[in-house]
Amino acid sequence: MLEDEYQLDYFKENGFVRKQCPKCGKNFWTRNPETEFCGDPPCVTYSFIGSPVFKKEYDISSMREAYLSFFERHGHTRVKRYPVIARWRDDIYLTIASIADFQPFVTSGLVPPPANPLTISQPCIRLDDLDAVGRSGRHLTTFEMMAHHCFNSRKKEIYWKDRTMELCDSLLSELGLDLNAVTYKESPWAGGGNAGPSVEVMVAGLELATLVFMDLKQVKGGSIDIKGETYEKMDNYIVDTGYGLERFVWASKGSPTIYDAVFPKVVNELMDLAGIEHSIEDPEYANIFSQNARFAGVMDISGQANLLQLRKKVAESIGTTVEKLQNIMVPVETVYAITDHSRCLAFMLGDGIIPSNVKAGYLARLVLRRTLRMMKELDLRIPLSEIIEVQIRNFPEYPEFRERLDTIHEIVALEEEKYADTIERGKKLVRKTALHFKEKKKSIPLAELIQLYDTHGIPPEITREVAKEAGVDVELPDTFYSLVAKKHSKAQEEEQEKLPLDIPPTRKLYYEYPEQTEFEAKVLEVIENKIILDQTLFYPEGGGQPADHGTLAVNDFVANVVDVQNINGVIVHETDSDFGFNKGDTVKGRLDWERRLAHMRHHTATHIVNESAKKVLGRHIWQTGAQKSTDRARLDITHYKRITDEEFKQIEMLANKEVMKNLPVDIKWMDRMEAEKLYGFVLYQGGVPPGKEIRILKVGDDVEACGGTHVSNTGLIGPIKLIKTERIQDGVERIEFSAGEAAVKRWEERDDLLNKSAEALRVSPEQLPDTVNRFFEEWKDLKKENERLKAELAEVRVKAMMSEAMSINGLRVLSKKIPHADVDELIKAATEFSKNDDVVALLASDSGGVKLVVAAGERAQKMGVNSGAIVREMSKLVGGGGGGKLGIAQGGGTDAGRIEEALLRGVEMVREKVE
RNA sequence: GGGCCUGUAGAUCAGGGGUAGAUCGUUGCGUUCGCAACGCAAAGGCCGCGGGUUCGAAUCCCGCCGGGUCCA
Repeated sequence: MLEDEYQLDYFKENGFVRKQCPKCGKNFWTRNPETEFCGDPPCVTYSFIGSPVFKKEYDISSMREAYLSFFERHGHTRVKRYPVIARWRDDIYLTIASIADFQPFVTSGLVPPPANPLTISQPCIRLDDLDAVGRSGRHLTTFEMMAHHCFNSRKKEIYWKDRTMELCDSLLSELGLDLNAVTYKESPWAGGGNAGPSVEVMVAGLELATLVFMDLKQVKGGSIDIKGETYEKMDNYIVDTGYGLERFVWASKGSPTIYDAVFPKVVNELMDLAGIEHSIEDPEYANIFSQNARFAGVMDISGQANLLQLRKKVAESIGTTVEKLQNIMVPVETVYAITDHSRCLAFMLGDGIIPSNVKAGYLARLVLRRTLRMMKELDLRIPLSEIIEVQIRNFPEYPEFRERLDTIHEIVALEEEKYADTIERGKKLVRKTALHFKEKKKSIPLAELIQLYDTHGIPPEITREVAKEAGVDVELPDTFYSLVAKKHSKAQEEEQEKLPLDIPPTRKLYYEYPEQTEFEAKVLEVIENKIILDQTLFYPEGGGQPADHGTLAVNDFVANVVDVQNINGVIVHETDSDFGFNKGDTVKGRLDWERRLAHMRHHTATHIVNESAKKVLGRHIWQTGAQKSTDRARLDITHYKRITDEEFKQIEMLANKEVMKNLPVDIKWMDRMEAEKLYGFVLYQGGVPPGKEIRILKVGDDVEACGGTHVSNTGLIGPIKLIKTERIQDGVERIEFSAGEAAVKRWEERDDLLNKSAEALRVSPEQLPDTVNRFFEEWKDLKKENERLKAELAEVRVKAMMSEAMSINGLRVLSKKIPHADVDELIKAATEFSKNDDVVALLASDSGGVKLVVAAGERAQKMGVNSGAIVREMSKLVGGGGGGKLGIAQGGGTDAGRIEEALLRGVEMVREKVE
């Protein structure tokens, strides 16, 4: 379908030929007519290992510099990298490609790019192939995607395919590659709602780069069909290239694995620590790894079965057994993986991800725990944070990470501790589970394994190990993790509300006149009880700020506004009645100003509390959510431990100091790119607003993109009272607070509570803590004293009553009502009686209805006296129920008038049994 | 955002409608010149909090608070 797309002038003018690969059938372009295959594994295997393809060796930073400066020389502007956590996006957590930096607003044409054309080296994280990292020789979780991007529109084209190919050729040639060795493989690309032709740059079996020409967008019923989806041409068309920095370095060195090429220092250091001989200079040793990388390059090694296949092939080729190979490979592969993962963590934590059990934080924890597990396998007894520090010290080009070292150490140490706790707890649980199944002489079933992992986080490998020690087998299939994944059903997507009509965006008077409470407007549309105006003061729900309420009036008709929503720029007012408005009417709107003012106070206060929290707790604090109301607000922030009382007070004090400075609240609209350049992504605390222009709000040191309504000076907020902190998720703290009148009310409520409590105890509020303590202690003492006395009383009663026992067939049977005695007393007395093995005691009391207790001595039990059965029968008579064991039972009911009757029935039952 | 597990003595945990338990630790006594070990004994519990069901709730149900964990 896209065949024409690849017929480039550049190819024709430079003597390229188009060929079809006889193995995979794909088309490719090459300068060398002798080239037979497409150049992509599995059609070919790696040939660069041991024979580098460039004229000299590069390390990461020299290769990066070579690339960026090449494109600078060729008219591109160098752009700073973006964080690995994609804070400007709400659809992905991690930055997975350089183009992700410019989605969605630059690629859609809404916002101009920071430069055009531009070049960048963007660190990316992809966790899709975690299992292959370390083993395949080429997979990494973290890599830098070097790229040049060019954003064209129908009005203005910078350059397109020919120039892109030309640049690629010249870059490779400048690096010293023989251009005959390159094949450009045709490979249509589609992803994330876009598509286009693309070319894979293959050298010596390695895909060095992908050049994507994104010019299609997914449209229902579009004219172009790719893989079952339909697309249309876009007005903007984008050169989206991706050059793998690490692969370029690898190709320049020709080392057996990418890991040895990219971070030789860290690899060697870890090998030493793990006591592994690692000499890639040793030809025999190097051969094993290059064979492994070669074979791994052409096959899918996910899953144990596939891995075993790989091992077999490699073992065959070097003439050894799988077992011997395994012994050599596994520890080295583990070191590779640890090296990779620790670099990944350096980026994650360096860019401010807090490990957690949700969202991006979960991914950080996943990698972190994986790493700890592997370190344990190798018996590496150094803190993980030290390895991460080594990584960070190895990136002089990322000075921002070094500033965060202290926090990173603390976070990782805490995580290590937490994980150790989880495992320790887990092992105990496994032992218990194992014993349970051992008794049944069964192996631990899969369901149990999933349960252990799913709810307690115990990896199945550990379960197996611990169970083995207990002598129990475990069913552990290769596909374990995917089975777990399958168990969790997918969350369904939320559908966005759409307007059926084409209506221009509403003029937002609430931004223009933030202090105004009344306005006039024209009715543009009425849909049942929903009204759309040409302009409005009503703030629609958004940014955690609830919608304004108030009234809309035409002549004498007044309707209450109960909800306001912003649907793609059109403000929709929902009223409590659906008649009285017509298209073209002029309406008078009036805000519920008390409500709005409370919202404004809480909103501005939220910014202040957020900034105060950052100052007190550290710069790793990010807002993950916020909600305001008239009487309180809550702010969710990332933090790796609980906020202490001390910190709580400091945040509160700092926030109030900001209020008392009476700082102006500065609001202005700014160009998005300019604002990002000036302030960075800290702007996006409350989410990412759409559009070219964004509204920037400055309060003291806090700068955020914010669409909410605010007071004009911090002094207008009034007092801020922090109410409490709550840990809503691991790694996320929620701070609740009230501002303005609501804060004063909060204090009053507190005072009331305090005063009422103090009054109840007849003390002053100051004495309350001591007094409460004293009362509690005394209450405990009295309770104990009471227990003791009851026991004593029981003993006395028993002695006094023993003479009243009647004799039934050699048993002493005692039936007695003890007025006002509670259950405890009855039980104590009954137990005392039944210590004599020929005694049966039937006791009753009228406290709180009827209480019954029956106890029988051992000999009585042997003769057939069943306390439980007797109590059940007796209880029925008094309108209740009861039960218990042979020796002791209790019950009760509500009908105190029939106690005597019940006791008689009890005695009768004993008689029936023993006579 | 959606699940699941969990909260009992200072610590680790058992019990899972019918008198709150075990082990370690603590204290006292015995043994010892002293310590360890051992023997005997004791102290130590709002069974997370609040409601509900029940004659009766640590136990069952609901809500809240705390801890853990998996998935997206």
